[in-house]
This record gives sequence, structure tokens and C-alpha cells, in this order.
Amino acid sequence: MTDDPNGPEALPAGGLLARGQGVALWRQIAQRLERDIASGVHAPGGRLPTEAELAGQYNVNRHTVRRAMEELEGRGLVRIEQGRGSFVAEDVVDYSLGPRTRFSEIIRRQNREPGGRILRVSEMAAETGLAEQLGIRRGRPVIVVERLSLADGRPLVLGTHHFPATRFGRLPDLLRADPSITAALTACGVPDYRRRVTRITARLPTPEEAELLQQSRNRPVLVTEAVNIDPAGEVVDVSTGRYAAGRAQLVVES
Amino acid sequence: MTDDPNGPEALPAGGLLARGQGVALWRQIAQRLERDIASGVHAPGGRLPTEAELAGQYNVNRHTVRRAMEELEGRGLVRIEQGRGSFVAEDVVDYSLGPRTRFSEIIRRQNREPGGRILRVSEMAAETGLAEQLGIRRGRPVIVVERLSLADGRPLVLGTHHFPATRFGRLPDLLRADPSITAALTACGVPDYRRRVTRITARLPTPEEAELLQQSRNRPVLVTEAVNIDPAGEVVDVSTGRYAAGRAQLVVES
DNA sequence: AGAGATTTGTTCGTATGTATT
DNA sequence: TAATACATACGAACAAATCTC
Repeated sequence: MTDDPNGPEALPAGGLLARGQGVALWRQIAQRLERDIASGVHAPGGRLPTEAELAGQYNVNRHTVRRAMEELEGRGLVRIEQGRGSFVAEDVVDYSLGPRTRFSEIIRRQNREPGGRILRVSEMAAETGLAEQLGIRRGRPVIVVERLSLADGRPLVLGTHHFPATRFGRLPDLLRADPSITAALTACGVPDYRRRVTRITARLPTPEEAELLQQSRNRPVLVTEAVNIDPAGEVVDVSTGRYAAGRAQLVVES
Repeated sequence: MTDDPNGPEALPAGGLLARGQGVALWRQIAQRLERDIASGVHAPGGRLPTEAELAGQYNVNRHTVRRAMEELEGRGLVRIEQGRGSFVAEDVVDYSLGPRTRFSEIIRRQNREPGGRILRVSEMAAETGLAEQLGIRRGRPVIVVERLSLADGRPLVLGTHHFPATRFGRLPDLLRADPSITAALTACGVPDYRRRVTRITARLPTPEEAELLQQSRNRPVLVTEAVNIDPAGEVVDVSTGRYAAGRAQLVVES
């Protein structure tokens, strides 16, 4: 018989793992947890057993459970919080990447409250690549603006914008009064602009990015690099956005 | 003095780490390696010191070095290969997401050789969400095609396509003769189609995805979900693509 | 082709730090 | 303050993939 010879408080059927076969224990555990989440054994938002409990159930070291949990967190299935526990993941925001992409409009359209703050404004000389994209000469000054944008108070995007300083010198002052970049551009005589091209990649965040986005280091960020132009075709800015991949989904309509 | 009192073959300036401060050792190591890669100390494609060597240089356990390396791999800076070593990362393919997205055309435009093979063709009943997107009734049969697409022999995208079986029943036979989906569709009377909407997210790959894409588990995949329609506006297929994020960059032009 | 060395991958055990309750 | 739960770090051993001779 394969029955567990334990007393009444038998194990929650952790079940035996195939040891010494080709499959690492942590993978098997991740797989089972994934199945249990998909099948609803662990409901969305619900709490998962602690690492120690899982280690006990599967009869492995806690490290082995941790490896499995890290995997699931990276795949977006669970959220791990130090000192609190681990939880099954939820909810995503659709972020439309049309030519006219305005953060607050997009967020409001999804019945969420947009927000944001300027983290840093600085000035530097344009190096070759950036100068070319901005259509200015190398070494000319550019204004660099870092902004964290929120939806319902949760960090969603971390943006770094590069503006030619000659045209947008007033930007730093304007942003101090109102953190909306769109509003600041309007005040600079650019009532409208549109996205010309967007390049999208994904990678794990740097520690700072993870911190600012309040997201796990094991969770990827979507990285967009966009060039915005005004109606005259002049380049307004070159910007990089880092989206918490678990909370945002980019949408491209053709 | 803070000089190292060792002999001529002094340490490669591993330098001392700040122990017991707020910053984890593995983060400090990752940061230094990142700096060394950025500054060209380790050239792209070049080999990094072995884990054991780094552990020696920084005077930490090998696990600590491994944690740092995993971080860098996930961020796309290095590539780790079991039994071989670790290397500084390189090269990326631009994958344009226009309305007319054709794998082979995109790849050839970048002077690379497109390729691919059909992994699996099966039939199943459409569940609610899929049926709605395909514009058919729930439970009607759909053909599921899994295809691995390559550029210069390297896996780039793993695609799962869902076609309504009533209209595209001949697809399985056609794909057996030629793995090109575009060609098969043409043979089914769909000489042209275009992408209506694409949703993009990122996550870590499942073990199978990592295996098929020949990519590390710590490296994210870009996930696209697209709906293709024919000139009459009829839905041709709903497909999911998983791109090796280290080798591809999605480009959206507006 | 095979044997041994090298290098990364997995697992255990143990100890201590940090955040939350 | 104490207990709980996740995070970091060390040491040891063996497995798996690769390379070299």
C-alpha cells in the first residue's frame, strides 16, 4: 500500500516527489503549486502555505521550496512578501500603445485613478545615439526627467524622458508645479504630440527599479523605448518606460 | 593603508565588499560585474571568470556569486551555460509588429535566415473566451498549431495558433508539407491577412518554453497575443507568441 | 571512444538578519 | 517584546554538461 502511515492529522497530500529522476525537486514542486493554483485549490489573492510548511509537506529543505516559489513569482503566479507570506497573484492594467498615448487618459479609461510624481530632473550632454534620435548635435544639452506613474496608488511605470534643452528649458520649473508631462509640454507650446516608434523588450529589473515599482526582483519589467514627435514632425522627446510586467499589459491596435 | 598585503600575483582587484551594511553581498557583486561589463573590462561575447574564481576574488561563498550571476542573466547582461561557463551577452533581432507581420519577411529584412518547424497540431473544442475572439460558437472545433520559428538557426519565437476548424480543416495536412503558416493560409484561400490587435506582457518562461527557446529560465519571454483578420474582417486566427526576450525586440510603428 | 578535469546545477544542513504581526 | 516568515550567507557533497587529452 502507498498509504501514509501517519496519524489523523495526515499530510495535506503533499505527495511524494520523484527523487533521483531527471527532474529537479524544485521544478516538481513549482509544477504542483502551479496546478493547485490553476485548479483553484489556492484562490487568487489567497495565502499560500509558508515555506516551512511546504518544506515539511514535500519533505525537502526550505531552500528547495524557495527555488520553486521564486520561479512561480517570476512567472507572475504568486507574490512573495517578506515577513508576511506568499500570495496568489491577481489583476492587470491594459496600457494602449496607440500614436496618442497619454498616461492619465489610459488609466482613467480603465476606471482607475492616475497619479505620479517626478523623481528627478537633471541636465546632461547628449551622447551620439541620443543626439541622433533627438535630431540635435552631439554634446548639446538635454533635460532628463524621471517620473513614476501610478494607477490607484500602485506604481505602474517608471519613465525616463530626454528633451532637447534649448526648446524645453522651462520644463524643470513647470514640472515642479505640476507633475504632468503632457501639461508641461502644452505650456511649452506643444499642445499635441504623438508616438512615432516604440521598441519593446523585457528583462529583470535593477534593484532600484524593483524598489520604485514595488515589485519583486524576480518579476520581469516590460521596457519600451519611444520617440515622440510634434505635429510638425519635430522630435519632442526620446523616452524609456519600465512597466511592472505583472500589473500592466501593453496593447497595440493596428 | 588599505593596500592588499599580498605578493606579486595580487588579486584582480576584486576589492572588498561592504559586509554587514544594508546592501546584500550578491547585489554588490552584481553591481561590480555590471560596471565591469559596461566599462568594457569584460567584452561582449567574452568569457567571465568562473564562479569559483569570483567567489575567491570577492571572498564569498560560491552561492553568493551564483545569486549575482542569476540576477545579471535575468537582466540580459550575461548568458550562463552549464558545463561551459558564463559569457557577456550580445545581439538582438528587431521584430516589427505592424498590421502585416510575416515572420520570414521580418527576419530576412534583417539579413538573417528564417526557419521553423511545426511542433504539434491538434484539435479541441473552443472554450468561451477563445470562441468569442474567433467569432464562433462555444464548443465548435478549433485547430491548434504550435510552431517554433528560428532566425539563423536560433529559436526566436514559440507560437500557438488557434484556427476555426470548419474553415481551415485542411491546415494540418498542408503544414505537414510546408511549415509556413502563411503559405498554408494562402492554400486555404486566405492570400492576405492582417493583425488587428496585439497584447504584450512579459514573464519568466515555463521549463518547456525555456527548453524549446534554448534560453535560460531566468531570462524573461515577451508574450504577445494577437488576433489576425482577413480582408473581409473575418477572424482568421488567435495566436500567442513567446519571444526570447534576450534575442528579440518588438517594434511598433505608429 | 573513453577517462578525467572543469564548470555550472541541485540539495541538504545550519546560522543569522530583517520585516511584519 | 516576542513570535513568525522571508532574506542572506556559509559549507559540503554530488549531479550534469562540457571540454581536453
